[in-house]
Amino acid sequence: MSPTTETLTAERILEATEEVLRRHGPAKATVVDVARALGVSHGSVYRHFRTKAALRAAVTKRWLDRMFETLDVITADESRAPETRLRDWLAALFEAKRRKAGDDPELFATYMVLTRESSEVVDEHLADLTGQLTRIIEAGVASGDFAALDPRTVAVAVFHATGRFHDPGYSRLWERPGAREDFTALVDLLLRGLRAPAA
Amino acid sequence: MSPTTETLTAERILEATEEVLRRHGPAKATVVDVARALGVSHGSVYRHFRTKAALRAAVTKRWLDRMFETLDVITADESRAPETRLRDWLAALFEAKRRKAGDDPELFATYMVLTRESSEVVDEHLADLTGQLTRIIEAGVASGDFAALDPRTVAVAVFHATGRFHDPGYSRLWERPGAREDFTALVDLLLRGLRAPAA
DNA sequence: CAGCTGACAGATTTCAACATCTGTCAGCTG
DNA sequence: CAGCTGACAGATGTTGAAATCTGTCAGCTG
Repeated sequence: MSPTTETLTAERILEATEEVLRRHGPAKATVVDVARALGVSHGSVYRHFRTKAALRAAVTKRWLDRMFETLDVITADESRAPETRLRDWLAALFEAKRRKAGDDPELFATYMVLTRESSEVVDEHLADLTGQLTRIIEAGVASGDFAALDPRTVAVAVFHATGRFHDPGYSRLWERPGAREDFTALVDLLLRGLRAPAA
Repeated sequence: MSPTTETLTAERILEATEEVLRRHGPAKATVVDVARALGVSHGSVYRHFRTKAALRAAVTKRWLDRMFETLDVITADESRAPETRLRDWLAALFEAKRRKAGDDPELFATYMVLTRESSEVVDEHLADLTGQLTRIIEAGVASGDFAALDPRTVAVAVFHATGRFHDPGYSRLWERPGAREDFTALVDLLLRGLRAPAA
């Protein structure tokens, strides 16, 4: 590694910040640490990000965007039945959050800090996710698989209903024994509610 | 008031503790404060409650039991349709928690402390509530209004699904503009899922 | 002269001495 | 002698001074 040879870009700063966060956690990670990791003065970091909060938000945004991409693959696969897509989408969301919480506890903690600050980045992420849900439900309404309810309203309701399995505040419950069964039971009930009355 | 004339009972200690908690909040309230309020030494309080945590738990239990009683009236009213009872029960739960969070912020904060400690008192409370839900759903299954699903499983699913509207972790969202509509949309969806397919 | 540096003011965090609290218990009191 | 007291040890919380951090900016450098 030759950190001082390349020009300092926002991208390189984000990379370094993620590393520092992973090592120290959101409570201990400082802008000075990030600058040290890059071999520059902390003033240079402030040239690319106006505040520490903005830097933290940018790291989290990247991290959430990667999750969004994963789920978008399921959302966009119009070859499969809406019901299957919805099931898979919810399961993938649960699984993704669960893995993040386990594999990257410090970055996950950063995300939780942002959630509590009710940051714009998290609000956007949640809007993006309900947007994907809305698309799947629209497809189901169009195909006649789902009842003719307002897709956006139902999407929000489904998202709220499954909060226990994607909201970071519940992360400590995700590794408990019955979690998977509870999740399935809940999704089954929601799908019963979504399905159109017998053809 | 003549606090030193009556004998010291668990009940009187709980009363005083509730008052101290209301005034100082869970972070500042001490056993010494409670003893002072009663005009006794703190050693006497330990005669009735083995630890501070036990005292806090007992106060919260009383508080939660009152909520349980309120909801039990709805649960037990077998003259009304299961669907109506379920709607009213969920609305009453939401309303009760919302009022507690607003009117008694310090006692509510105490309850949140216990929730985070995942205390036995809270676990019991949650079990009691899902028990009530189970009874209502059993009634609905028996009357043919609800589909023949396992009542306990469905009760747990409904309880999890509505967490956003009764879990203290979400209390800061309960006074937001759209909360009531979001709640109604969610309950509507759940009831669609519960209803038996057309007679 | 664009981009970086490093000194700086004010905000925040750390740390250690000090104060208060929790939980126990021997002995006092009614 | 049942029930209460108050002194006590160890745990926890408070406080304020010192250290560190955030965010700015005048000036250096390639």
